[in-house]
Amino acid sequence: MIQSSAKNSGRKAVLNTYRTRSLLEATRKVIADGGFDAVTMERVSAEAGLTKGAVYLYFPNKEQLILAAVEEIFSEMVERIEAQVDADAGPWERLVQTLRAELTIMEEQRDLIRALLLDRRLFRDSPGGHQARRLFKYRDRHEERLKHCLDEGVKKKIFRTMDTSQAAFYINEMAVSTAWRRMIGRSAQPLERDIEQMLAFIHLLIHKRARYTAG
Amino acid sequence: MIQSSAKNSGRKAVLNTYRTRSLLEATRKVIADGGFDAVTMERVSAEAGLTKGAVYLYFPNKEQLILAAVEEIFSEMVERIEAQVDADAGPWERLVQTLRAELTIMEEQRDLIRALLLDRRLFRDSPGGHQARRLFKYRDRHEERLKHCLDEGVKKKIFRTMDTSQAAFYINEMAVSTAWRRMIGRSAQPLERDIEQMLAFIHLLIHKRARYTAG
Amino acid sequence: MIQSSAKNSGRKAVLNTYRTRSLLEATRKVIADGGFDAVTMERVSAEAGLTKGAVYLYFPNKEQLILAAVEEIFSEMVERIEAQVDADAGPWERLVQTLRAELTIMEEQRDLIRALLLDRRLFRDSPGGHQARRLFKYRDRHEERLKHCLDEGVKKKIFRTMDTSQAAFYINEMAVSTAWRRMIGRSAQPLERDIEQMLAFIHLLIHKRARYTAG
Amino acid sequence: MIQSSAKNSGRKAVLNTYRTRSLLEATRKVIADGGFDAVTMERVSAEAGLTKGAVYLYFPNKEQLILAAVEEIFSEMVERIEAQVDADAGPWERLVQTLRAELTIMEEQRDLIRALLLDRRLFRDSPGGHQARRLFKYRDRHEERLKHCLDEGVKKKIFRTMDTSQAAFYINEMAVSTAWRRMIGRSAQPLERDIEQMLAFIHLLIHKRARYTAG
DNA sequence: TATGAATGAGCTTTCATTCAT
DNA sequence: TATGAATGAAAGCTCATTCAT
Repeated sequence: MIQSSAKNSGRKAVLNTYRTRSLLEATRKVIADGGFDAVTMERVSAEAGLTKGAVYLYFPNKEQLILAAVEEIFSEMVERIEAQVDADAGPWERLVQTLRAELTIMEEQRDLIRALLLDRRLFRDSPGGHQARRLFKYRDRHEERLKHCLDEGVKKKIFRTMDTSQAAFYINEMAVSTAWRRMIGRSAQPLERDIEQMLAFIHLLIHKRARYTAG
Repeated sequence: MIQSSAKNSGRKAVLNTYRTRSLLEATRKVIADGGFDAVTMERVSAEAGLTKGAVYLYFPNKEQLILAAVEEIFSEMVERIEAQVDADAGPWERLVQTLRAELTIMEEQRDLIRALLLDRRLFRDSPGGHQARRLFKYRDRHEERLKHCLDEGVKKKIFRTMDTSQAAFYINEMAVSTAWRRMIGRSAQPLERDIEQMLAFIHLLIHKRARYTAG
Repeated sequence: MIQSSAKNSGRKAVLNTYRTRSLLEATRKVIADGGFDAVTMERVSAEAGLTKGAVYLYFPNKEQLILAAVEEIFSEMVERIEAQVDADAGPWERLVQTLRAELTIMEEQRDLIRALLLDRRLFRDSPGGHQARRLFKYRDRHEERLKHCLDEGVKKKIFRTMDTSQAAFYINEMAVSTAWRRMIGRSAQPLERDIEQMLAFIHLLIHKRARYTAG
Repeated sequence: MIQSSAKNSGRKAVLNTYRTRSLLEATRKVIADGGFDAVTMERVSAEAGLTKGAVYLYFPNKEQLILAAVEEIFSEMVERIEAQVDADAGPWERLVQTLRAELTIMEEQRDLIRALLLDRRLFRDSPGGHQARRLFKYRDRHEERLKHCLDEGVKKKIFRTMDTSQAAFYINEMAVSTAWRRMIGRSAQPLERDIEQMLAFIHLLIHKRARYTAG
């Protein structure tokens, strides 16, 4: 009896999770397809196979729906990037792995990322800034990772002395810029070449002497 | 009669120009005030002292109005930047002057630029890409300037050998990133410090040896 | 030329007034027909021969539309009542004329008044109380009139000494109650009889001695 | 088996009653809190510790739920009023006790009564008038009580000769008006003073001669 | 008996665009 | 050239009610 009851609430929880996931997925699809302005309760719900009203059973309003979807995107990205980095590798190698993963993953979800890069209004310093702060968390965590590599490299005298916090910011921005250039159709090269060129610049920026060689 | 007609068309042309300018100015103000979503024909026309309907005499639709306004912003920015660069100075100095001007001018129109950085949908690779292409023109011209400096520096053996086209892109992106970071409230320092730090990084990136010293 | 221009703006003003009136009329009709909950922008606009959107050219929102309509009803009622009172008559006669007018006019717009009596939420002491206050103005003015009669009667020693302010309130409430009873179908008598009976009570309440005789 | 079944249905009946009471209580609370418009199945059921769907096991629809809740309010009020009247007292005293109780009880449930006075749509002469009739029952019973007092007073030659039915109606309306005035914030005095002033008027209205003195 | 997910109809409001004047 | 009234197509959100479990 207890089991069946547990099963029951289990089923419900599962359904709930499924619907929530389903809606987030749908939202992502719509964002990728037409940007944030295309996100209509109508469209999202249709995409998820529900009616408008049903969405409100899972999210209190459109804003929260979008925020949750975007947060999920970021969180997933950060996790996937971290998963591709070999913790035992040296600082420069880890930096390279991180940036390579970042760009590869962005390329994988081209449309979605393009939409996010084209429309950054979610980062607006809204009143209270709750929303923006929630999203910056992921960026901060990512930059922190980069900073760790830099700090270690500096300590090991492989990298120059520098303000590693600033450097991490600029390095990440270079990665984002590289993606951005591709997304808006301003780079005809294969991703790999873009990555190599970017890494060459970053190498110049931080390394003490050695010339950069692909790898 | 002919004279009067000429006069008339002269007057008309003047009036036409005046109205157009007026509308673009108004559009800018509205964008600065509330971003692109705040741009309604109602608000713009009111700000310009006209009525909604009249806007359609000068622009075929909202999209073109916004595009023209943004184009004007960019064109003006590029011109103002160029005006602040001493053509006789050395390549590094010209680079510094350019970037300093870029960031200072952006800071001057903080609200407007924040809106443009938050919402870059105009750069979407629209069908035909007409729109985006019109805007890229200014960016390209600006990057071209940066590239000239770099090329000259390379030729004079002051700068390292490098893909100056790529470098110009990244350097400009670093400037934009610096502005962006300020606009979303992620930098508490005075602009001047942000500029100095950025220049230090760029110096590392391109110079052959000499350590960078502020100036 | 000036004339034609004057005519033009005149025409526009006239049209504006006409539409506004038209919408208020429509709102009244809908209220009379189905109470405040029946007031839908859709229904009102259709009744006025317009589309939903057009209503917003004349009223900023539904609340203001309703408020304006109700205010108009009250203002009109007060005016019409006052128009039916002979300023030269004695205080009791004026009182009688006032109450008779009040009830007759209410009866004339039976459905409308019923809706107002059934749903008095507009008088809710809303935050700020702006709305309620606007409406109480008319009631206050009406009670003031009644009070004047009472004061004069007291002064002339026709009426008893009393708190005339309170009395005015209760007397008006008796009139409203009389109407209310009719509207909810709890009085089968002709209006005239209801009025007479009410007046008899009021006579008892305020007169010094003389028995009341219909008049 | 039979016993257990009996027990079961006993339990069931008890549970049923409990749930019903619970829901009515919840409905009252919600009405008091935000008026009839605040009554949503969601809110009521949550307040009663149930889910939306369950409400339909005890009431066929929202209308009946509200009607039952309001009926209960009225029934309770009438009972409580009657409980506070000394059956052996004289007619005037009983009248005074009745009205005093009425107003005191209304004041006790200020929020609830305000909601009922602001929104009397339940008394609408609905098709068939079933609903209204159910509610009028309580009012009629209350007025009947008042009428009894009046009849007795007339018989004992303490009160004037009058249409006691009408008088009962008006007297009750005066009580309601007094409460109403307080609820919409148009009386700053303590309840006791309002009651005294009202009683003074009623005294004038019905008594043969004696001046009214508080009591 | 009880749940709560889902529906579907309805509501207010906004706005680009058109067009008679 | 200029007006501004009008349209019409959305969009976000709410809620009574139903129904499979």
